[in-house]
Amino acid sequence: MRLSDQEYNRLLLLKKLRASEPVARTDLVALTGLTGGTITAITADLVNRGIVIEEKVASSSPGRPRVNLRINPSGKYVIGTTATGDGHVLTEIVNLRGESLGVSTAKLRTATRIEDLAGQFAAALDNAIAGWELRREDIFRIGVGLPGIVDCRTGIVEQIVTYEPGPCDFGGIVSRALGIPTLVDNNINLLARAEHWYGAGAHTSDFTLINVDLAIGAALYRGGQLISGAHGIASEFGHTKIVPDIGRPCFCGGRGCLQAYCSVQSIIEQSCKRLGRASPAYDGMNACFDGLLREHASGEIDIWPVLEQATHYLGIAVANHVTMQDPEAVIILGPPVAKMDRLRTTFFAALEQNTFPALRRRTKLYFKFADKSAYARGAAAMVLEHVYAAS
Amino acid sequence: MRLSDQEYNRLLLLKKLRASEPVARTDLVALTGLTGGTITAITADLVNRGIVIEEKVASSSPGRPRVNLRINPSGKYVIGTTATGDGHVLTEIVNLRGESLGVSTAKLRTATRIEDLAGQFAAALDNAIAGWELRREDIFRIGVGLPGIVDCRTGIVEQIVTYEPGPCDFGGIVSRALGIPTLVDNNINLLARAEHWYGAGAHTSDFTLINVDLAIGAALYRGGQLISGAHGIASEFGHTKIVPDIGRPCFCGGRGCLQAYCSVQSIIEQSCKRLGRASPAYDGMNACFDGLLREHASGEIDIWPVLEQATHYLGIAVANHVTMQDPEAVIILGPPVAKMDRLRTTFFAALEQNTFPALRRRTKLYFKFADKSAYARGAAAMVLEHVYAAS
DNA sequence: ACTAATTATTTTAGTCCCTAAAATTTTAAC
DNA sequence: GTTAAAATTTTAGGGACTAAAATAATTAGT
Repeated sequence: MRLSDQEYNRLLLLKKLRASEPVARTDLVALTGLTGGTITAITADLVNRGIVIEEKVASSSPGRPRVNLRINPSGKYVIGTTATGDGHVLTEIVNLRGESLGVSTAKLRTATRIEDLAGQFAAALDNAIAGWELRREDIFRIGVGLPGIVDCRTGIVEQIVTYEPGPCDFGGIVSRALGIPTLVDNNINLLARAEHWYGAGAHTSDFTLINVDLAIGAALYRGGQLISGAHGIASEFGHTKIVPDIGRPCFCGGRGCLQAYCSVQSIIEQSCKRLGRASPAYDGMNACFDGLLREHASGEIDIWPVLEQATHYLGIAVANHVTMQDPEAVIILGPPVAKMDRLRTTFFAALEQNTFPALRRRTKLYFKFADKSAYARGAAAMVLEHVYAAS
Repeated sequence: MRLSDQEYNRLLLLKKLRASEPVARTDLVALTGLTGGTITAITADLVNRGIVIEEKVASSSPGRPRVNLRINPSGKYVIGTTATGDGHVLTEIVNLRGESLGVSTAKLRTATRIEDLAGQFAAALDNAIAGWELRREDIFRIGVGLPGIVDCRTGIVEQIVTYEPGPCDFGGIVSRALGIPTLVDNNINLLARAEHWYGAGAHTSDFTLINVDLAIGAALYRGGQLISGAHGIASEFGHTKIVPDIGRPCFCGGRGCLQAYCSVQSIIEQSCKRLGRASPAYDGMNACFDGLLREHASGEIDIWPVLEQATHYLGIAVANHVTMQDPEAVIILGPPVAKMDRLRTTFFAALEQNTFPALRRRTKLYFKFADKSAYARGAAAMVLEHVYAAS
């Protein structure tokens, strides 16, 4: 849905405020292009709602002193919750500035129905809230991130891998169970929202986020809005084919998916095969990967060929994306590439060689380590975006 | 630039009017969701400007008869002009309904400066106008399509292959030479605009257009607006890598570009090599291709392997695009795939096999033959879009 | 021919959200 | 205290929309 001019302006103001806080109304005039009167009206509403607080500033120059505005760090808490790759629910409480105030983890029972998963989320949330000794009223919103196809406007989940297909009113189930308004989105979208609102590239409104974890996911911000495609299917970057026809088979049934070379799971599988070891069970993946990297670093084993091939293909895939889409920036989250200089070299060589010449070196690239709190920050970002947004 | 609510509503109304013409104001109320008063105001302006005309309808039912509205078929002419792949300027006059009223072609001299090219365009336009015995006042706008990097808001050209890099105020040069306001855009963007305003998928506002010609180009409509990337570089679909590292070399300097397999030029080169013939000169390409297809159809030669490989890779590239972007529709223009059933089968097999399962068969696909008038229709579409649009 | 019914369009009054500019507030410096 | 300066708020006004009343233009019935 298109935002009305009013919604657009309010969201613009909130984003500028968040990105430059603490900031006075005068600055917001310059930052947003709106006039003082409008700033007064919109900020009055935000202060009223408790989303923004005023903060007196001691002034040293003549003139009425500025009143700084900040996102309220204590009044409105958001609980962000996600399913991790290895079968846990990660629950974290943050304020609207994205600062963590507590974390809690619970194990997920295997289930086949999404409704059941929603129930487990509700239980985990209930426990976490009890553990933090919070009253329901202190919690402004709950934000859930799921590895599947979600309509973030309705909170309805269409599909999650290994579960029976939906639709399932996930948001409704959690919300009713706890009596707290709940928003739901794809988990990679949450990471992108976190970057957009709280990241170093906070000023970027046209970027692609790529998350390299056990699986590979991507999300697209364009014109300051998350886009999710005609069928709501978040960009399945990991299943674009990088070695068509003859490549490694992927669990999606295809061959030569980027995922099959470059996801942490695939790197583990390839490494284990190379070393003649058995692949670990699903919930031992993360530990196994850390172990492999340690052994590799100490020289006990050599998995350079696997890491380099993964990185090389990631570079090509990003090059293809840049060539087709010309985003302002690409943010890559995940351990393998970010960690080692040698892999960075490999990545940039592949990127440069395979990007359309006119676009080479023009796209901004950021590497970041994965950070578990990012999901909760993304939840807070989603809440802020929903203060006004139509979508 | 974001459209204001007003611009958005006016453009919405114009698009709905165009897509359903002839149409009465009452229908526009339903089509746009605006109220009658607003429709009256906006259409009054359009009629005033001569873009829309009223048309009495004899009614057979009780009640005040509806007054149909149409895009003016005769008052406002647009000249669309493009450089064809084989070194000609194609100039065509159309009305705002996209109907052709005359065509003219001129040969281009080789040049190295874009300013020189602009001069040749101006001369060709001047000749064409004289030939059609038109007065300058009859021509509403000129629309130019160029195979390069163009900022359609300013008419400034940054880059055209084989020419010295810009910037060059192409629009300004043509406009001053002829005394007629001139808009400039990338030529594939014009094809996309033509589809959006006049195509069978006219109701689609989120689609990708892929043009398979001597070269391969693409354009992206999202949310009813053409998007052109952070650096204005129209989607270089043809230079995404389909056989990375080991594929055929491409003129861009890379290897394994889709272009190197699937563009008409590459199909010719591969076919000639296979047949032990010499490749034709650049301006004989189109004729050569027609010849090859004829010989192939009659059984004199067999270029199935080349055609099938090209089609197979096109299918994979489209699958990757769909997997990453989830567009509502993909429109493919160009002779090879569209023409032969056997190739369609090949294409759909590759598409289906390489699309992320949840997206299979959900994206609408249209094949169309290339049509030279499409550029001029695109020019008319650009003019309509600029009646209100900020970009 | 006249009236009633019906439908399309236009007009009117009012609202919302913005801008521009004047007014007010609050401070430092003298 | 008074003045100058800067930040913020208030006020007046405008543009574009909506809702609803008014008007226009027709057919059908008598």
